[in-house]
Amino acid sequence: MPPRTHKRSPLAVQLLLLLLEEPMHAYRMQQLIRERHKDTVVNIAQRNSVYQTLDRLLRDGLIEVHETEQTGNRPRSTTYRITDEGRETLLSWLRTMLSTPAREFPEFPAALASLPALTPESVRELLDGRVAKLRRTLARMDDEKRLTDGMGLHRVFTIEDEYRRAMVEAELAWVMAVIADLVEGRLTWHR
Amino acid sequence: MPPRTHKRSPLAVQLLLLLLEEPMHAYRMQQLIRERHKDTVVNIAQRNSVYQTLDRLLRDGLIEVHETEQTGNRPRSTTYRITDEGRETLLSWLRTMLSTPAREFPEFPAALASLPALTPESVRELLDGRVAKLRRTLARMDDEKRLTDGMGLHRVFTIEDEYRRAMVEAELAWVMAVIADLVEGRLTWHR
DNA sequence: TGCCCGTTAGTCATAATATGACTATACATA
DNA sequence: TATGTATAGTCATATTATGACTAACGGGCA
Repeated sequence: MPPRTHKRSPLAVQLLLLLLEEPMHAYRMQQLIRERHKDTVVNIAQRNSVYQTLDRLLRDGLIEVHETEQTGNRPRSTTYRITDEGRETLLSWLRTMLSTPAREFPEFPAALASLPALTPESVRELLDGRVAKLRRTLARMDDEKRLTDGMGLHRVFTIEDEYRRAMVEAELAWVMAVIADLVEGRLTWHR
Repeated sequence: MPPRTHKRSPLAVQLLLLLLEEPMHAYRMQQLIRERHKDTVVNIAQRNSVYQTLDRLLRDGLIEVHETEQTGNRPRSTTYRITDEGRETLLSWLRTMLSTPAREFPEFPAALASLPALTPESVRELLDGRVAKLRRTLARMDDEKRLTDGMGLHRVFTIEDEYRRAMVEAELAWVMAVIADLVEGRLTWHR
């Protein structure tokens, strides 16, 4: 018996959000996600997940088939439409996602918990590499921002980029502080 | 054909790390993860994942069976041991996890990308709730730290907590700034 | 003394997500 | 005319998440 509360995921939210605008088919959703740079917040690198997630939303009644078109002789494409339950579920998901920090398990803290398995010297080198990559990420984000600013896009449509930038910056500052501790011997260990 | 490079995950890393100390069985790994508070960086709430991940590590030759004991008439338990390939793989995983930021997809940025579907007023209320929870999280983390400090545990064994605290603090500051923008009308939209 | 409950130790089954390989049409262009 | 690229999607497998279930042991209490 599947749980009454449908499972939420970043991708499911994004798909419902697009269908809130108008009915569309899977491939178009991928296009829009990429065009609007939302592929930084939902994973569509593996585009199959889009089809799988749509299947699930359909099965759970959050979306329904709008029509199945066959333009000319091109591969048939199914357009979907959001249902009332889908609308309600989306809003309920958004409310908890905004108000309640989720328990997530990113890689970096797990790696930090493993420092004793490495030497302080090698950790220092590895973190140097991370600092360089974080700096490049910040530069890329700033370039992007200059572009979207130039297009006059309203801030609310890129607010998640501001958040991600703040997090990258905080991580960078933290890593640099740890490197300083390593260099000056305030943090060390054997093995 | 499975890819040559075994798939890494926070849990797999943590399990190999424990087996680096000494051979042990699945349940003991869970106990140690909880005792050492590493259940903040790896997900063992669903303890079945431990068995599934061990199966995978075994199949991939990163660990091997040490012995199968049957103390008295209690349920048999299999103790595992890390292999040389496991040791190498662990170190290789840690190197990339420390030096290279991963592309991950947490919930909050995905929710932020959906703000246009809500009203500025409701967003403000929801983010107020988040601020309260983030504050409580910080307080809990600080309590924990006082405890471990009192136990004289070396800093390298809790460094991941420092990182997580820094991230929570950065998120809190960012959310509060956004709330201020909402309140003072610097960020608004229709619908 | 007998029973229940928590701890120890793990299995079975299903859902969801990640990942890669594959099919097939239409259109542009070298 | 051949070839690549964009469109639109399916099939298959691996991994992770989640919940239900089995079973033995030891301690406490009615």
